[in-house]
Amino acid sequence: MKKRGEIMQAEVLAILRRRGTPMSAYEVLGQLRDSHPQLAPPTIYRALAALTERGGVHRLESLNAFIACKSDSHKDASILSICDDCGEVEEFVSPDLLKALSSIAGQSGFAPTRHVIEVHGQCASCGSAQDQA
Amino acid sequence: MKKRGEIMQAEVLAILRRRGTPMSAYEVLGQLRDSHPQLAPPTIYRALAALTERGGVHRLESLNAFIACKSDSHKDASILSICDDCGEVEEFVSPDLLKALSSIAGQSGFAPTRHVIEVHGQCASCGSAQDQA
DNA sequence: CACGGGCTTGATATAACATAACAAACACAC
DNA sequence: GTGTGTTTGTTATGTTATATCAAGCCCGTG
Ligand SMILES: [Zn+2]
Ligand SMILES: [Zn+2]
Ligand SMILES: [Zn+2]
Ligand SMILES: [Zn+2]
Repeated sequence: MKKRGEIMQAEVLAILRRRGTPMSAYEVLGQLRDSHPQLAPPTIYRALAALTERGGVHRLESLNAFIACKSDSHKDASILSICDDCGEVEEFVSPDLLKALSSIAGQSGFAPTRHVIEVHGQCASCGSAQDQA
Repeated sequence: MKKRGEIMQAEVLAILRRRGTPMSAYEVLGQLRDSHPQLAPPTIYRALAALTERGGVHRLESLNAFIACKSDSHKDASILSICDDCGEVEEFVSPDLLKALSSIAGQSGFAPTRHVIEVHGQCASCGSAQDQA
């Protein structure tokens, strides 16, 4: 088979890209039910897992949510800044920081395989909006 | 009032410390039901929230689990390494890395308030155990 | 082409994680 | 001791995620 799954992944990715900000799996599911009323959670989770593995989508561990990659397929783990006011997410890549992090964790012989780096706070536009208030 | 909540927090902390590895809120609940059979989820979540805020407990965002702080109340966010084989967690503090991270995220005016840094992989002892296999 | 083994996908059900909302208990001021 | 605000307990429900099995497809064999 295989075809059906790829179509689903493409649809999920399109929805996440249209949105731009984080979506829960169930929000994606809600969107897709317009066109596929029978859709069940495992289908979405499978599509998200495949996309996440491949790098087209990132999972925000601290939000239990997903977002389309903004920089179109990088190799390294990304650094995600998350505005707690408006939900905007920015993505950064820093091999240096990743190396520093691996070396800290590696002090005691730990072998890293996956890095989760998420920074919560307030984005520039929410910050300036607040200044005016 | 206030008293009962503090007792609950102390019991939760004691359970987490005894275990040493990550526990879900419901695992803690299960333990506590031995002595307090009526206990409901919100009680545990309140105790965990208070402990987390105060720094005695850290939440592992990528596991939806909690662990007692190993280094007894530091101010900065910690770096947590998580062995995906045995569940062992180590905790590191690195103001330098935090500063680097804040400066990366701050490039576009973002103001960080909370850092989530979790590294998954294999700990030293699981790594050497695998070598022998 | 019919069949069967091995895989991918779909559907049902349920498990795991978390919080909203309200009721009861308590503390403290008066 | 009564009123008032706060903390805790309880019930119910909402949200996130996965186990499990059934159905469909692919493809090689005869
Ligand atoms: Zn990316
Ligand atoms: Zn914002
Ligand atoms: Zn700590
Ligand atoms: Zn290990």
